Amino acid sequence: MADVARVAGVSHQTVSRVLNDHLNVRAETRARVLAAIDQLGYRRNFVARALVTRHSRRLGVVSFDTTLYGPASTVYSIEQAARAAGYFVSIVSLRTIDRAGVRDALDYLADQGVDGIVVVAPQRSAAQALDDLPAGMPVVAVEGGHAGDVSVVSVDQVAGARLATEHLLDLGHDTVWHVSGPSDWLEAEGRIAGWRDVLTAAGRPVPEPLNGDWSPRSGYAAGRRLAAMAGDVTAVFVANDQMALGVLRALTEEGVRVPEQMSVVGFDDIPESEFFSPPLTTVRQDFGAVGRCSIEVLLRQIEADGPLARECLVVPPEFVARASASPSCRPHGAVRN
Amino acid sequence: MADVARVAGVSHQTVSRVLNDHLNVRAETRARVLAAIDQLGYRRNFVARALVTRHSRRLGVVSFDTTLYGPASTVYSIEQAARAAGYFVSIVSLRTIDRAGVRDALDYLADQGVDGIVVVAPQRSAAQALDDLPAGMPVVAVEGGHAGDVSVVSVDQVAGARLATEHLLDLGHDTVWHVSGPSDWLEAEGRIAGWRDVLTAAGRPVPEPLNGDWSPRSGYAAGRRLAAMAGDVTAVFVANDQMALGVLRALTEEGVRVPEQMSVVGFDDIPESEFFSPPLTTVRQDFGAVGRCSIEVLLRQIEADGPLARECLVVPPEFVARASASPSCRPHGAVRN
DNA sequence: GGCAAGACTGTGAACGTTAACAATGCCCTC
DNA sequence: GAGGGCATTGTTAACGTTCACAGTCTTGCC
Repeated sequence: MADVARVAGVSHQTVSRVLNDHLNVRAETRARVLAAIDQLGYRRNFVARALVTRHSRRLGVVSFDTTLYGPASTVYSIEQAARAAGYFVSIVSLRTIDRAGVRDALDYLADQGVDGIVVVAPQRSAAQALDDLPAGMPVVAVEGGHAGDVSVVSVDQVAGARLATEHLLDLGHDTVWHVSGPSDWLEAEGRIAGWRDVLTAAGRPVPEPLNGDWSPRSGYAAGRRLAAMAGDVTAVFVANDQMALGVLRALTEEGVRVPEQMSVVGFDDIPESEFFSPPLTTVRQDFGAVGRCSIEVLLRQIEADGPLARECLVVPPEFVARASASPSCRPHGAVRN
Repeated sequence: MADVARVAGVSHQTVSRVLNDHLNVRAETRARVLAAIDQLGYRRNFVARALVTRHSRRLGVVSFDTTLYGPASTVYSIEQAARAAGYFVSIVSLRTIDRAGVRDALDYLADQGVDGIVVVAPQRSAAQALDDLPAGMPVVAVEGGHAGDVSVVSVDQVAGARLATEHLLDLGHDTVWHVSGPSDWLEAEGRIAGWRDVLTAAGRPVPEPLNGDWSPRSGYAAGRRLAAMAGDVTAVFVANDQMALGVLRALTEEGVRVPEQMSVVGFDDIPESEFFSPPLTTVRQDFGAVGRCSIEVLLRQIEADGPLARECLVVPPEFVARASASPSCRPHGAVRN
């Protein structure tokens, strides 16, 4: 910068002013400075800038297993939205989720000087870690439950599960079974709640959920158990599309036809779902909207530069009807008599 | 830091020495400093540190559509390896890939002061952008072709395609059709090359590849065309698992049984593949190894602090036999007579 | 007891930028 | 034509570290 100043015949401060679009720089001076910058190939040093302004224009993202479609999509849209707003994104992907791990990640990022943090915290234990935050650090939780005083952006899991369950009941099924996600996950919990609510409100029996861990393999295991009950079970709501794939596979292997003998509904709408056999009826989550909203909320907090009222944004899910769910083959009410 | 020094009754420099594990600090002094740090909750400022040392301990990653399984897994393992080595990772995900976009991303990251950059550049156009790098910036390309003088880490696509094609020939198929990835992608190109090599070497006819774009939808379109040729076509090598899913779907719809009437082999081994109907025979890419290797190479460059000989690491792929490929239903050579 | 060597600690100046304030020159008004 | 105000520029001091060097204190040896 000193070199630029010398070449342009001005002071370093004037160069700084040109760079920051300050008022009150004569057009001719500005041109001379810009020419010098161009000539010397000067690039301003963000680190020095961050030191004095106390703003790094970088955000942190803490996430869990960004290999999964949901977190990957969320992180992707967060990054896009952040960059569009002129911020960079530093990512910490946690292999295992526990309170200490999340807290460490938050501390690391705070040390690194990020201006704010988005925590993709879909587990109860991760959400708890938000109680002990680095002081004064703007934070937004994604899918993070509604405890504490951290702003939260999330998809309405309960509403999504309702859509799925209601659809199956509307098709004339007597009740709906459920293959759930791991119990520590808030999303799994929300989907169970929505499913249970609808069954209870309709006065239907509520079967014991089959536990899965989001993986196709666990869905496969659940599917085998369901296949053994084919005839008694005519409809299943599976907590995500990957497990639904495993369920479909197990049913196919056991000769249970979908949807004729058993209807299956998933959750997420991953790009593959449309091409399962049969194409999967599911509930779409708008991860793009979640990412964009979380950045909006976070930037508001950063720019306010002081504590702000906590915000809770909820993104509605969308039902996607395909071929894996059809009317019950039995007249309604014929079962369990 | 000045506060800590005051509380501990030493100079700021001694505090710095304690923080950096310098020799020649008396045990008692060190204890006093540590106590003061603890008492004040002092945290060292990475930005100031970066300014004077000229090392941010941050790496940049440029990638394309981190929603796809391959890039997502690669970026994940890069992040893990980097953090294990004490580095943070800033990510730039590109929506569209072109030379200018990659160059801009590299410039942004360089401005931001990263110590090195990993470019996940599976397209020809992205690889070309590596010709005009920010001067003196250590860079490693992942899946980036072997031009220029940038170090490259990649999975051996040609070998993987060979494994797939040879397997199908070994099963007695007369020839193997191919559903390819988008033409700009180096991976797509490598898979075509391996496939073509094996067919040519075996003296088999080389059918025109069907073009896809990695998506299940494009695989579905290709699958319908293949189904129309069932009888003539008995074996297909599909350039990734997602497209293979689309192919399977189309074949199922058209009543073509897999593998009895047509064998299908994919590429990638995504977690879902094992649960397709039928479970997909495929070629596994070890994305974890790719990520780890790329960080190793990059850190070597950074620590050498000067130009280093270019390295080209190749990670071998692994064949995974499942149920979607089986011996030809026709005696070998019975076709095209 | 003096002296050299090594252990330990402190002082001042960087690093490259922005903030705060001061200084200059010009125009306009009275 | 003197003075107030504004536009433009320069000067100095931060920001929070580490580096280079200069001390001071101990220890051991002659």
